[in-house]
Amino acid sequence: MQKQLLSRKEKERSFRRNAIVGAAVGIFAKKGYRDTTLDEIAMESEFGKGTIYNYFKSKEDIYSYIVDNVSLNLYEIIKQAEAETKNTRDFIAAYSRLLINYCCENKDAFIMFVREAAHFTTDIFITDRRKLDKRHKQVKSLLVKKIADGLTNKEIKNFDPQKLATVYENLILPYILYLINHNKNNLDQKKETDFILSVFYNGILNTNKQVSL
Amino acid sequence: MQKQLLSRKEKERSFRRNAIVGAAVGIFAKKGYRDTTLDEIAMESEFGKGTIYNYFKSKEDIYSYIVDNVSLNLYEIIKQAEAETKNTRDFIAAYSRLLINYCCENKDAFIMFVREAAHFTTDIFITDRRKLDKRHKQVKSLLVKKIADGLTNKEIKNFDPQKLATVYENLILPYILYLINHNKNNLDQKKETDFILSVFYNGILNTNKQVSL
DNA sequence: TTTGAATATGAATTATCAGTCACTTATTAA
DNA sequence: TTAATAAGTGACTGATAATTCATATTCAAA
Repeated sequence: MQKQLLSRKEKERSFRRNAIVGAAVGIFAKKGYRDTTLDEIAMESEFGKGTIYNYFKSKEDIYSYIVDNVSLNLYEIIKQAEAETKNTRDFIAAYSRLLINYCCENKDAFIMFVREAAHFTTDIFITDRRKLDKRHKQVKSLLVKKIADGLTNKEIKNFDPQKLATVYENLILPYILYLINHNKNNLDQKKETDFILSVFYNGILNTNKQVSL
Repeated sequence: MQKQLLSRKEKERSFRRNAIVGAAVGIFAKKGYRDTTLDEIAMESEFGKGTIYNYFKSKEDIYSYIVDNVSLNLYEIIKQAEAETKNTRDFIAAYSRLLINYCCENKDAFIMFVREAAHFTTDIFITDRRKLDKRHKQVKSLLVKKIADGLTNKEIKNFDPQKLATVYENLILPYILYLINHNKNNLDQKKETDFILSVFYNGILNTNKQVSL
């Protein structure tokens, strides 16, 4: 029974921790780290301010926990896309689909992550940058590798894979952000995935009826 | 002589104002609004803290002034691109070129603008959002109009112009940001413009030697 | 010179919040 | 039932930083 008891306690503890995170993520996403106060998180999560400190050691700790979690999920997503596909084209399609799906399911956390990623090159360190950077490097290098593969077997035009990876990331992530911000509720994930892939693969020029310029 | 005197004074005043802005823009770009202190701006600009308040009514006022200025410049840039070109393809090329050039010349201010733009849909209002939003709408609608034109005369594939405009903005701005952050000094603007346009126009798939998938 | 208007200045004021802790309340094992 | 332990709480504390303002300085005109 000792085991059971501890287990239930732990579940409750974890439940409360999640409640705090759930309240925090919405406020952080809306207002950013600095403009979010612990009083707001306490208010929203319906705990006393002191209680929050029984679950997290600081405001920064809550923030880092969320961003770090997204970063881990994104790594798992690209690994999954790699596992389920053979060629580059399918890989990018699968990755895009999984990414859009995940981000739509975790809007606020994703917004926090993107904002944090925007600081990648500044001097602000809210979260542990080494951990984040390391994980982002893993994601990026897998993306580069798959694009380089596609280049080798002539799937893809002869561009620098590093640059293409950057363009892809800069194309898909802000577009997802835009979608999240503008289509609050009704979002056709498949249609959006197809659209963005079509642009990335084939561009926007009408090659069928090229007008004389 | 009265006229001359006032004029010189005004020039000096404007000169000092610019000195403050010049100091502030670097710090804001590096650390963001909340993490930049007035003491830092005073230190960097070599004015006393009180003096700053003779030129701007608040910290927020300095920040807004800079962001608003970029927003105005971007509007002028797209108007210029429209004026110098006839068809959509040339327009996008000219706009991209002017944009990359401007952003490279005004790195810190551009970084501030992008960060502020990322808040377009949040509740934080550092600058006067109505003014910024209005100007961004003007830029966006001109972009949409030009893309719609290209669609009409079959230059461009049959996609929703609104979406294409969004994709274009989300493609070019983060890429410029990436370039600024990674190529501190030596940046081949022409090469980068060509690259990003090539991807946007033609996509990444190798249509010559399509591999069987 | 003198003078007063404009400008500069940083110490003092004020506001805001993250984090603490003395106390209250809930839980549980005997 | 009770006593000991765990968990919750929000008024308080200390630090930080925006803004003010009384005083000092500069400068042009008389």
